[in-house]
Amino acid sequence: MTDRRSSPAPLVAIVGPTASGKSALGVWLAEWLDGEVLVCDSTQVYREFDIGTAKLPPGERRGVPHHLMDLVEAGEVFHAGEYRRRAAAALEAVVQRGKLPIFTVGTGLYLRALLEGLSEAPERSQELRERLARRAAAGSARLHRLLARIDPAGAKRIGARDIPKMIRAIEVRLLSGKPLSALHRAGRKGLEGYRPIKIGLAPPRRALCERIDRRVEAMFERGWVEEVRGLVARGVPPSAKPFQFIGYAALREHLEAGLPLHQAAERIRAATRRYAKRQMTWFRREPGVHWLEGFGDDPRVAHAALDHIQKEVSQ
RNA sequence: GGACGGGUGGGUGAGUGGCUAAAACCAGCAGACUGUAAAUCUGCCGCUCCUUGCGGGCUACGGAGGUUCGAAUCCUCCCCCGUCCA
Repeated sequence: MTDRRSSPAPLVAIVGPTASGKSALGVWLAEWLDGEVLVCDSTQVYREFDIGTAKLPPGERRGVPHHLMDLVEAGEVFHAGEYRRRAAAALEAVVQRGKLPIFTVGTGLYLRALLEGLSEAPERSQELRERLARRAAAGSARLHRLLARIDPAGAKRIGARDIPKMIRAIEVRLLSGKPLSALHRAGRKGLEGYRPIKIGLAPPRRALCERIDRRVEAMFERGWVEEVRGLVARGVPPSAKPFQFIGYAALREHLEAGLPLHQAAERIRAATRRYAKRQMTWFRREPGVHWLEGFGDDPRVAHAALDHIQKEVSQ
Protein backbone atom coordinates (compact mmCIF):
# COMPACT_ATOMS: atom_id res chain seq x y z
CA MET A 1 0.00 0.00 0.00
CA THR A 2 2.60 2.49 1.04
CA ASP A 3 4.89 1.81 -1.89
CA ARG A 4 2.31 3.09 -4.36
CA ARG A 5 3.17 6.67 -3.55
CA SER A 6 5.09 8.40 -6.27
CA SER A 7 7.77 9.65 -3.89
CA PRO A 8 8.57 8.50 -0.37
CA ALA A 9 6.71 10.38 2.35
CA PRO A 10 8.83 12.05 5.00
CA LEU A 11 8.54 10.68 8.51
CA VAL A 12 10.11 12.41 11.48
CA ALA A 13 11.48 10.39 14.39
CA ILE A 14 12.70 12.09 17.55
CA VAL A 15 14.95 9.77 19.53
CA GLY A 16 16.62 10.40 22.87
CA PRO A 17 16.77 9.33 26.49
CA THR A 18 13.87 9.66 28.85
CA ALA A 19 13.28 13.22 30.07
CA SER A 20 15.19 14.76 27.18
CA GLY A 21 12.11 16.63 25.99
CA LYS A 22 10.94 14.47 23.09
CA SER A 23 7.25 14.96 23.79
CA ALA A 24 7.51 18.72 24.03
CA LEU A 25 9.52 18.89 20.83
CA GLY A 26 7.04 16.60 19.11
CA VAL A 27 4.11 18.88 19.86
CA TRP A 28 6.05 21.98 18.93
CA LEU A 29 7.15 20.54 15.60
CA ALA A 30 3.65 19.27 14.90
CA GLU A 31 2.32 22.79 15.32
CA TRP A 32 4.89 24.26 12.98
CA LEU A 33 4.80 21.55 10.38
CA ASP A 34 1.14 20.55 10.43
CA GLY A 35 1.94 17.18 11.89
CA GLU A 36 0.57 14.56 14.22
CA VAL A 37 2.45 12.76 16.95
CA LEU A 38 2.93 9.00 17.00
CA VAL A 39 4.29 7.68 20.25
CA CYS A 40 6.92 4.95 20.04
CA ASP A 41 7.12 3.78 23.60
CA SER A 42 6.58 0.32 25.00
CA THR A 43 5.03 1.58 28.23
CA GLN A 44 2.65 4.23 26.98
CA VAL A 45 0.67 1.62 25.10
CA TYR A 46 -0.77 0.49 28.42
CA ARG A 47 -4.00 2.13 29.52
CA GLU A 48 -4.29 3.54 33.01
CA PHE A 49 -0.54 3.61 33.57
CA ASP A 50 -0.33 7.29 32.81
CA ILE A 51 1.76 9.30 35.22
CA GLY A 52 4.67 6.94 35.70
CA THR A 53 5.02 6.28 31.99
CA ALA A 54 5.23 10.04 31.38
CA LYS A 55 2.36 10.25 28.93
CA LEU A 56 1.91 13.82 27.85
CA PRO A 57 -1.33 14.89 29.57
CA PRO A 58 -4.10 15.78 27.07
CA GLY A 59 -4.05 19.36 28.33
CA GLU A 60 -0.47 19.75 27.16
CA ARG A 61 -0.98 18.33 23.69
CA ARG A 62 -2.30 21.67 22.41
CA GLY A 63 -4.76 19.99 20.13
CA VAL A 64 -2.16 17.93 18.31
CA PRO A 65 -3.46 14.38 17.82
CA HIS A 66 -1.39 11.70 19.56
CA HIS A 67 -1.46 8.11 18.38
CA LEU A 68 -0.27 4.71 19.58
CA MET A 69 -0.96 5.39 23.23
CA ASP A 70 -3.40 3.48 25.42
CA LEU A 71 -3.67 0.50 23.09
CA VAL A 72 -3.99 -2.37 25.56
CA GLU A 73 -5.06 -3.34 29.06
CA ALA A 74 -2.63 -4.05 31.87
CA GLY A 75 -3.09 -7.79 31.61
CA GLU A 76 -2.32 -8.00 27.91
CA VAL A 77 0.99 -8.88 26.35
CA PHE A 78 2.34 -6.35 23.91
CA HIS A 79 5.50 -6.64 21.86
CA ALA A 80 7.51 -5.20 19.01
CA GLY A 81 5.65 -7.17 16.35
CA GLU A 82 2.33 -5.84 17.51
CA TYR A 83 3.72 -2.34 17.65
CA ARG A 84 4.95 -2.63 14.11
CA ARG A 85 1.52 -3.63 12.82
CA ARG A 86 -0.31 -0.90 14.66
CA ALA A 87 2.26 1.77 13.95
CA ALA A 88 2.32 1.02 10.22
CA ALA A 89 -1.46 1.44 10.10
CA ALA A 90 -1.48 4.61 12.19
CA LEU A 91 1.34 6.06 10.13
CA GLU A 92 -0.47 5.41 6.89
CA ALA A 93 -3.60 7.06 8.26
CA VAL A 94 -1.70 10.18 9.27
CA VAL A 95 -0.14 10.51 5.86
CA GLN A 96 -3.50 9.93 4.16
CA ARG A 97 -4.77 12.90 6.13
CA GLY A 98 -2.02 14.96 4.62
CA LYS A 99 -0.21 15.40 7.91
CA LEU A 100 3.44 14.99 8.76
CA PRO A 101 4.02 11.97 11.01
CA ILE A 102 6.26 12.74 13.99
CA PHE A 103 7.37 9.81 16.13
CA THR A 104 8.59 10.42 19.65
CA VAL A 105 10.79 7.45 20.32
CA GLY A 106 11.72 6.11 23.72
CA THR A 107 11.83 2.47 22.74
CA GLY A 108 14.55 1.98 20.17
CA LEU A 109 13.58 -1.61 19.44
CA TYR A 110 10.09 -0.58 18.42
CA LEU A 111 11.35 2.05 16.01
CA ARG A 112 13.69 -0.47 14.47
CA ALA A 113 10.90 -3.01 14.20
CA LEU A 114 8.81 -0.46 12.36
CA LEU A 115 11.47 0.92 10.06
CA GLU A 116 13.51 -2.19 9.35
CA GLY A 117 10.92 -4.83 10.08
CA LEU A 118 11.28 -8.10 11.94
CA SER A 119 12.41 -11.46 10.67
CA GLU A 120 9.87 -14.05 9.66
CA ALA A 121 9.87 -15.67 13.05
CA PRO A 122 6.91 -17.21 14.84
CA GLU A 123 5.16 -15.22 17.53
CA ARG A 124 5.29 -16.00 21.22
CA SER A 125 3.72 -19.19 22.40
CA GLN A 126 2.53 -18.93 25.96
CA GLU A 127 2.34 -22.67 26.61
CA LEU A 128 5.81 -23.34 25.31
CA ARG A 129 7.17 -20.45 27.31
CA GLU A 130 5.65 -21.75 30.48
CA ARG A 131 7.30 -25.09 29.95
CA LEU A 132 10.64 -23.46 29.25
CA ALA A 133 10.31 -21.17 32.23
CA ARG A 134 9.78 -24.20 34.43
CA ARG A 135 12.89 -25.67 32.96
CA ALA A 136 14.78 -22.45 33.58
CA ALA A 137 13.79 -22.54 37.21
CA ALA A 138 16.12 -25.52 37.59
CA GLY A 139 18.99 -23.32 36.50
CA SER A 140 19.75 -21.28 33.43
CA ALA A 141 22.62 -23.62 32.51
CA ARG A 142 20.13 -26.30 31.50
CA LEU A 143 18.42 -23.91 29.15
CA HIS A 144 21.71 -22.91 27.67
CA ARG A 145 22.66 -26.52 27.03
CA LEU A 146 19.35 -27.11 25.30
CA LEU A 147 19.90 -24.04 23.16
CA ALA A 148 23.45 -25.13 22.34
CA ARG A 149 22.08 -28.44 21.10
CA ILE A 150 19.39 -27.08 18.82
CA ASP A 151 20.92 -23.73 17.86
CA PRO A 152 24.69 -23.62 18.42
CA ALA A 153 25.11 -20.23 16.78
CA GLY A 154 22.41 -18.76 18.97
CA ALA A 155 23.96 -20.26 22.08
CA LYS A 156 27.21 -18.54 21.26
CA ARG A 157 25.55 -15.18 20.84
CA ILE A 158 23.29 -15.28 23.87
CA GLY A 159 24.68 -15.15 27.39
CA ALA A 160 24.14 -18.30 29.47
CA ARG A 161 22.21 -16.32 32.07
CA ASP A 162 20.09 -14.32 29.71
CA ILE A 163 16.96 -16.37 30.23
CA PRO A 164 14.50 -14.24 28.23
CA LYS A 165 16.66 -14.25 25.12
CA MET A 166 17.39 -17.96 25.43
CA ILE A 167 13.71 -18.70 25.75
CA ARG A 168 12.97 -16.68 22.67
CA ALA A 169 15.65 -18.45 20.63
CA ILE A 170 14.50 -21.89 21.77
CA GLU A 171 10.90 -20.99 21.12
CA VAL A 172 11.66 -19.92 17.59
CA ARG A 173 13.73 -23.01 16.89
CA LEU A 174 11.06 -25.35 18.22
CA LEU A 175 8.15 -23.62 16.54
CA SER A 176 9.69 -22.95 13.15
CA GLY A 177 12.27 -25.69 12.96
CA LYS A 178 14.88 -23.09 12.15
CA PRO A 179 17.41 -21.36 14.38
CA LEU A 180 16.75 -17.71 15.07
CA SER A 181 20.16 -16.84 13.68
CA ALA A 182 19.21 -18.42 10.35
CA LEU A 183 15.99 -16.44 10.23
CA HIS A 184 17.95 -13.29 10.95
CA ARG A 185 20.35 -14.06 8.16
CA ALA A 186 17.41 -14.44 5.81
CA GLY A 187 16.82 -10.73 6.28
CA ARG A 188 13.75 -8.70 7.04
CA LYS A 189 11.41 -6.51 5.15
CA GLY A 190 11.54 -2.90 6.18
CA LEU A 191 9.00 -0.16 5.85
CA GLU A 192 8.64 1.04 2.28
CA GLY A 193 7.42 4.30 0.92
CA TYR A 194 8.78 6.51 3.68
CA ARG A 195 11.85 8.60 4.16
CA PRO A 196 12.79 8.78 7.85
CA ILE A 197 14.26 12.01 9.17
CA LYS A 198 15.77 11.23 12.55
CA ILE A 199 16.47 13.86 15.16
CA GLY A 200 18.43 12.86 18.27
CA LEU A 201 18.28 14.72 21.57
CA ALA A 202 21.48 14.38 23.58
CA PRO A 203 21.47 16.70 26.58
CA PRO A 204 24.58 16.74 28.79
CA ARG A 205 24.50 13.83 31.22
CA ARG A 206 24.61 15.97 34.33
CA ALA A 207 21.73 18.15 33.23
CA LEU A 208 19.71 15.13 32.19
CA CYS A 209 20.09 13.58 35.64
CA GLU A 210 18.83 16.78 37.21
CA ARG A 211 15.88 16.77 34.83
CA ILE A 212 15.11 13.20 35.76
CA ASP A 213 15.11 14.04 39.47
CA ARG A 214 12.77 16.95 38.90
CA ARG A 215 10.47 14.95 36.69
CA VAL A 216 10.13 12.17 39.25
CA GLU A 217 9.21 14.83 41.77
CA ALA A 218 6.63 16.25 39.37
CA MET A 219 5.14 12.80 38.87
CA PHE A 220 4.55 12.51 42.58
CA GLU A 221 2.93 15.92 42.61
CA ARG A 222 0.61 14.80 39.84
CA GLY A 223 -0.61 11.96 41.98
CA TRP A 224 1.45 8.98 40.92
CA VAL A 225 0.97 7.26 44.26
CA GLU A 226 -2.80 7.69 43.93
CA GLU A 227 -2.66 6.26 40.44
CA VAL A 228 -0.93 3.14 41.71
CA ARG A 229 -3.34 2.88 44.64
CA GLY A 230 -6.21 2.93 42.17
CA LEU A 231 -4.63 0.25 39.99
CA VAL A 232 -4.12 -1.99 42.98
CA ALA A 233 -7.67 -1.37 44.16
CA ARG A 234 -9.00 -2.31 40.74
CA GLY A 235 -7.28 -5.63 41.10
CA VAL A 236 -4.45 -5.27 38.58
CA PRO A 237 -2.14 -8.09 39.69
CA PRO A 238 1.53 -7.46 40.47
CA SER A 239 2.41 -9.89 37.70
CA ALA A 240 0.87 -7.61 35.08
CA LYS A 241 3.46 -6.42 32.64
CA PRO A 242 3.23 -2.70 33.36
CA PHE A 243 4.04 -3.32 36.99
CA GLN A 244 7.56 -4.01 35.73
CA PHE A 245 7.90 -0.45 34.52
CA ILE A 246 10.09 1.89 36.48
CA GLY A 247 8.45 2.99 39.67
CA TYR A 248 5.28 0.95 39.63
CA ALA A 249 6.67 -1.99 41.58
CA ALA A 250 8.41 0.32 44.04
CA LEU A 251 5.25 2.29 44.65
CA ARG A 252 3.28 -0.89 45.09
CA GLU A 253 5.83 -1.88 47.71
CA HIS A 254 5.37 1.49 49.32
CA LEU A 255 1.62 0.99 49.52
CA GLU A 256 1.57 -2.66 50.47
CA ALA A 257 4.80 -3.32 52.35
CA GLY A 258 5.50 0.05 53.89
CA LEU A 259 8.57 0.95 51.85
CA PRO A 260 9.25 4.57 52.85
CA LEU A 261 8.30 6.93 50.06
CA HIS A 262 11.68 8.65 49.96
CA GLN A 263 13.35 5.28 49.46
CA ALA A 264 10.96 4.38 46.69
CA ALA A 265 11.68 7.76 45.10
CA GLU A 266 15.43 7.20 45.28
CA ARG A 267 15.06 3.81 43.63
CA ILE A 268 12.97 5.35 40.90
CA ARG A 269 15.51 8.07 40.21
CA ALA A 270 18.35 5.56 40.01
CA ALA A 271 16.41 3.20 37.77
CA THR A 272 15.49 6.07 35.47
CA ARG A 273 19.11 7.18 35.19
CA ARG A 274 20.16 3.67 34.26
CA TYR A 275 17.37 3.47 31.76
CA ALA A 276 18.42 6.73 30.14
CA LYS A 277 21.90 5.34 29.83
CA ARG A 278 20.72 2.18 28.09
CA GLN A 279 18.65 4.25 25.72
CA MET A 280 21.70 6.28 24.79
CA THR A 281 23.68 3.10 24.18
CA TRP A 282 20.99 1.95 21.79
CA PHE A 283 20.42 5.25 20.02
CA ARG A 284 24.11 5.90 19.46
CA ARG A 285 24.04 3.01 17.01
CA GLU A 286 20.88 4.14 15.30
CA PRO A 287 21.87 5.05 11.74
CA GLY A 288 21.26 8.44 10.21
CA VAL A 289 20.44 10.44 13.31
CA HIS A 290 20.93 14.20 13.28
CA TRP A 291 22.07 14.81 16.85
CA LEU A 292 21.33 17.96 18.81
CA GLU A 293 23.01 18.56 22.14
CA GLY A 294 20.26 19.79 24.37
CA PHE A 295 16.68 19.39 25.53
CA GLY A 296 13.73 19.31 23.18
CA ASP A 297 12.04 22.19 24.97
CA ASP A 298 15.05 24.46 24.49
CA PRO A 299 13.99 26.93 21.77
CA ARG A 300 17.40 26.82 20.14
CA VAL A 301 17.30 23.04 19.92
CA ALA A 302 13.72 23.15 18.67
CA HIS A 303 14.59 25.62 15.93
CA ALA A 304 17.64 23.61 14.94
CA ALA A 305 15.40 20.55 14.64
CA LEU A 306 12.87 22.49 12.61
CA ASP A 307 15.56 23.80 10.26
CA HIS A 308 16.97 20.37 9.74
CA ILE A 309 13.58 18.84 9.00
CA GLN A 310 12.57 21.60 6.60
CA LYS A 311 15.82 21.21 4.73
CA GLU A 312 15.37 17.46 4.49
CA VAL A 313 11.72 17.64 3.48
CA SER A 314 12.35 20.14 0.68
CA GLN A 315 15.03 17.99 -0.88
C1' G B 1 33.96 10.57 84.43
C1' G B 2 33.04 4.99 83.66
C1' A B 3 31.31 0.31 80.65
C1' C B 4 30.55 -1.74 76.20
C1' G B 5 29.88 -1.62 70.62
C1' G B 6 31.86 0.58 66.35
C1' G B 7 35.07 3.66 62.66
C1' U B 8 36.91 -0.58 55.77
C1' G B 9 37.42 1.77 48.77
C1' G B 10 31.65 7.05 46.09
C1' G B 11 27.51 4.44 49.48
C1' U B 12 25.78 0.03 52.31
C1' G B 13 28.73 -3.73 54.21
C1' A B 14 31.87 -8.68 54.71
C1' G B 15 36.57 -9.74 56.21
C1' U B 16 39.70 -10.87 62.63
C1' G B 17 47.81 -12.39 60.92
C1' G B 18 49.80 -14.33 54.73
C1' C B 19 45.50 -17.16 49.54
C1' U B 20 43.29 -9.23 50.37
C1' A B 21 43.56 -3.71 45.95
C1' A B 22 40.34 -6.12 50.04
C1' A B 23 33.66 -10.55 49.30
C1' A B 24 28.76 -9.06 48.16
C1' C B 25 25.30 -5.47 46.87
C1' C B 26 24.25 -0.43 45.20
C1' A B 27 25.74 3.75 42.58
C1' G B 28 29.04 5.01 38.33
C1' C B 29 31.32 3.96 33.28
C1' A B 30 31.31 1.19 28.70
C1' G B 31 28.76 -2.39 25.82
C1' A B 32 25.08 -6.15 23.80
C1' C B 33 20.18 -6.83 22.56
C1' U B 34 15.03 -8.87 15.61
C1' G B 35 8.47 -10.41 19.01
C1' U B 36 7.33 -8.96 27.53
C1' A B 37 12.97 -4.04 25.61
C1' A B 38 11.20 1.23 31.40
C1' A B 39 12.79 -5.87 30.13
C1' U B 40 17.24 -8.91 30.05
C1' C B 41 22.36 -9.74 29.81
C1' U B 42 28.05 -8.71 29.52
C1' G B 43 32.66 -6.19 30.86
C1' C B 44 35.12 -2.40 33.81
C1' C B 45 35.13 -0.01 38.36
C1' G B 46 42.24 3.09 43.92
C1' C B 47 46.40 5.59 41.14
C1' U B 48 50.21 4.67 37.83
C1' C B 49 54.08 2.40 34.32
C1' C B 50 55.13 -0.72 30.37
C1' U B 51 57.22 -5.32 26.46
C1' U B 52 49.04 -5.59 28.25
C1' G B 53 51.01 -10.06 31.78
C1' C B 54 46.85 -14.76 36.16
C1' G B 55 53.09 -8.06 34.74
C1' G B 56 55.77 -3.99 37.73
C1' G B 57 55.50 0.21 41.12
C1' C B 58 52.82 3.33 44.50
C1' U B 59 48.82 4.46 47.81
C1' A B 60 44.69 2.31 50.90
C1' C B 61 40.91 -0.32 55.89
C1' G B 62 39.89 6.91 61.70
C1' G B 63 45.28 8.94 63.43
C1' A B 64 50.21 8.09 65.47
C1' G B 65 53.45 4.59 67.16
C1' G B 66 54.70 -0.67 68.13
C1' U B 67 54.86 -6.39 67.70
C1' U B 68 55.89 -9.69 63.44
C1' C B 69 59.52 -12.43 57.97
C1' G B 70 54.40 -10.50 57.05
C1' A B 71 48.79 -6.52 59.88
C1' A B 72 42.55 -4.00 57.74
C1' U B 73 43.22 -8.04 61.17
C1' C B 74 47.50 -8.32 67.45
C1' C B 75 49.37 -4.32 71.30
C1' U B 76 49.66 1.04 73.16
C1' C B 77 48.05 5.94 73.10
C1' C B 78 44.96 9.57 70.73
C1' C B 79 40.54 11.34 67.80
C1' C B 80 35.54 10.60 66.34
C1' C B 81 30.38 7.94 66.39
C1' G B 82 26.43 4.97 68.93
C1' U B 83 24.30 2.65 73.31
C1' C B 84 24.27 2.16 78.47
C1' C B 85 25.96 3.57 83.65
C1' A B 86 27.17 7.87 86.66
